[in-house]
Amino acid sequence: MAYRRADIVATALEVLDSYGLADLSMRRLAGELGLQPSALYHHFANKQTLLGALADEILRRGARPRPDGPWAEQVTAICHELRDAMLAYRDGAELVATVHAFGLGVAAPTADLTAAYDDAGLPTDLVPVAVSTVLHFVFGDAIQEQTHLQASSVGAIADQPRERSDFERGLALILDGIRVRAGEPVR
Amino acid sequence: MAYRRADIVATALEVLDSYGLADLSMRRLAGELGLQPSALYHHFANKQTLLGALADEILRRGARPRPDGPWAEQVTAICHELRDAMLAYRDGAELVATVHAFGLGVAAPTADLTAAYDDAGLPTDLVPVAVSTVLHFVFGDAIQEQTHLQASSVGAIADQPRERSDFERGLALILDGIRVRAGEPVR
DNA sequence: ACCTGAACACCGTTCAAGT
DNA sequence: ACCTGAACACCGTTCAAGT
Repeated sequence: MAYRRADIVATALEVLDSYGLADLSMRRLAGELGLQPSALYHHFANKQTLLGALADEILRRGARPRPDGPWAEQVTAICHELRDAMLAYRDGAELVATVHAFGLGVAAPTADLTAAYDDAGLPTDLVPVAVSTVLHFVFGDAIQEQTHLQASSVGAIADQPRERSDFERGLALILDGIRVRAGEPVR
Repeated sequence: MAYRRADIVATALEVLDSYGLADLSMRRLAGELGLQPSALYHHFANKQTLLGALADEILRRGARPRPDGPWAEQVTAICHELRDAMLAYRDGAELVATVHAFGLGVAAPTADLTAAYDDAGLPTDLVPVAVSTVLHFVFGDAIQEQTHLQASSVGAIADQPRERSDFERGLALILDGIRVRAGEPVR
């Protein structure tokens, strides 16, 4: 039944949030479920696939209703939603970014961003570039944020306290660049 | 002697380039050097530190003389150098990005980018944001590029062949955004 | 369909002991 | 200073066998 698979994903997310990505092993997860490690392979082909399902679930749980408006507001809303969804779980950003690099997940944000840029009147061949650029930024920023959160919670490094508005400002920078290409006024 | 440490780094880079980051284990590296795994811990505190040294060496080997010119050309040159350095080794981008997320390495590009932006007449509080934004983009783009190279060399996925000029175009987008903030004309 | 038990081929790291 | 040998506490994955 499909509910077994959902149980595994839910428990895996608990392990992730409590112990971190490094400690999320197939053996540990199986133990938490009261199963032998080999039983997991009846539901997922391998660990990578399981991590893909975790990433999808993290994004699904972070989904928010999206008010409509001009393309730049759409893009901003999508990026905030994606970022907040990843930050809601320990090592969530690293997990989602890794899974994405592997070719899985992040289909929904990609489709949503593409639709928003299509409304901006960008040259069509620039749309994929704009999508990638903004996704790289969101991932990079979220990973950095999450690494610092953890490092400081462990009592390690204490370099710059990191402006909490850096995300907004970096995103605004990129959006200005896109406005230039879209032929919109920027100042 | 310091030359032993350099030998280990050099051999580790060979292993990385031949077998990839996943197969670069302390045990395998020791085997390649004709040593017991425990011997490596006389030269590096742990694997993370060793990976940090690898990242530094990859960037060092990719260093190029930098012609001077306006800040945007400086930034473009630094980004190309960083990208090319990472792409020169298998999984180089993933390695450098991971090490950076952990708080090690990438000090040189960060300092160089900061210096370039200081010349741009950006508000000083925007300089770190501009540095982070462009670094996130370069890492994200390089990881994506390298993942696709490998996936296609293994004969896997064949989605969009990926424009080889996407890097230039994404970078140009971000630079336009920075120009807006620097009060420079963009069109 | 779902799971157990056992095995295979690995990991990073520590530490006493050797030279 | 640099290394060996042995151990500790783990990994992901496969596969025959059970219900």
